[in-house]
Amino acid sequence: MARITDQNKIERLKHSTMKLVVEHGFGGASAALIAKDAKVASGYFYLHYKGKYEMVNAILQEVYQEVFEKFDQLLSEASSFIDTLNKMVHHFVRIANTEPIKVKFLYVLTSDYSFVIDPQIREDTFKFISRLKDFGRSSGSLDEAITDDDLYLILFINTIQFINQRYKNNPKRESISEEDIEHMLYLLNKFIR
Amino acid sequence: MARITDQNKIERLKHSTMKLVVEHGFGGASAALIAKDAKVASGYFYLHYKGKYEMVNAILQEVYQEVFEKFDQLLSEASSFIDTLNKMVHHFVRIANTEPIKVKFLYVLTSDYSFVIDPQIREDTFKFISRLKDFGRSSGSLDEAITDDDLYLILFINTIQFINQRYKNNPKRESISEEDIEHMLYLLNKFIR
DNA sequence: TTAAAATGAATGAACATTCATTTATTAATA
DNA sequence: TATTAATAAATGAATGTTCATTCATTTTAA
Repeated sequence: MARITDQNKIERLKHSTMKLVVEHGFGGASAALIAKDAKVASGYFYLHYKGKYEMVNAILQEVYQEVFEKFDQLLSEASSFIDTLNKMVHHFVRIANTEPIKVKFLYVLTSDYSFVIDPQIREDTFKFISRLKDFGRSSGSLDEAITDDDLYLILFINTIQFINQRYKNNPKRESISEEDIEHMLYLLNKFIR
Repeated sequence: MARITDQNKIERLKHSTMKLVVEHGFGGASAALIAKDAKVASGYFYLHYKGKYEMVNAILQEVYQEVFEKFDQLLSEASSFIDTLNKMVHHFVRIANTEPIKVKFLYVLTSDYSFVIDPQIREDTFKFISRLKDFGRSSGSLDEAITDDDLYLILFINTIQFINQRYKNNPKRESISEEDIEHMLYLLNKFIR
């Protein structure tokens, strides 16, 4: 046998990728800059990924998975629809406060025509949204007029946009407060009625 | 005297810039590709702008101006707050249906950390938002808990996101229907209460 | 010892930007 | 009216840089 892949190196690579995609956009984040930032050889990531596009999509998949795994869990052990939404938003904000780069990364990539999100990710997301909608409907807590797309937009996109608006308004201290969460939930509750 | 600047050439350049920023993101839209797409010499836009960043910001300013000039007008001759919002959304959709590239361009650039929107544009936008909020408040049509940031997010960002979600779901026929508008307004009305 | 991990120099393509040259237009002149 | 001079618009070849990607070589740990 021989050496084992240095996982720390992979982690550095992932973090630098997110950082540079946020700072320069998907198209502006070059392999050279990412490698330099991660303190890794310039050709390093080709050993693990076919190219920049695949790497970014793999990282995105992990971030999505992290988010939706918890969401799935919250939904399966849910008491009420409203309570589930509350917990989802709290979870999202927790990620935002511990690893803001992840939420910025989602923000940048979800509003990009040049970057096509893996169809599997999209499918999983909308499967979840559909389950959530059914739960809301069956418990009479969700306005019948609200579609899957609406729910995705309001719950997922809006939350990402809200958090990033806070980041942009307040580049110094990036933490999202409990008051902010309350406010987000207040707005969210109006929507679902 | 000599030649006059060919305005058609400038228009082609602007259109190609929007198109390529949408297709490849701000960082991925190269000067070479833009010039080629516009059928203009590679060094052409340096005669009119200092560089890509300035050019994109100038075009963005024009798009914003077009939107907010109409919004200003609607607000100054407004009958009711709700009616004004309706007309604003209709105007936005009209732009989306005649020149979808403009709304896609806004979509791409408003969710980008690499591209810093001119402070003047931001200031003008929030001046307008503030006026609109005052109108809503004074006529008792706007929830007191809604801040300027909320209104910006809900009215402006949400509308852009909604329209682009339609584009992405339906890449063939890109038109936003009257039903879509009704639905958007339905959701909007819930927000402002 | 050995085999996989990791490196980084090397490649050619694409990049942003410059500017000497060419082209088109108008006003002055014949 | 036809010709020419003047001048600004527009071009695109040329520059040096950075890009994505490859792979022969070196490093490291089992």
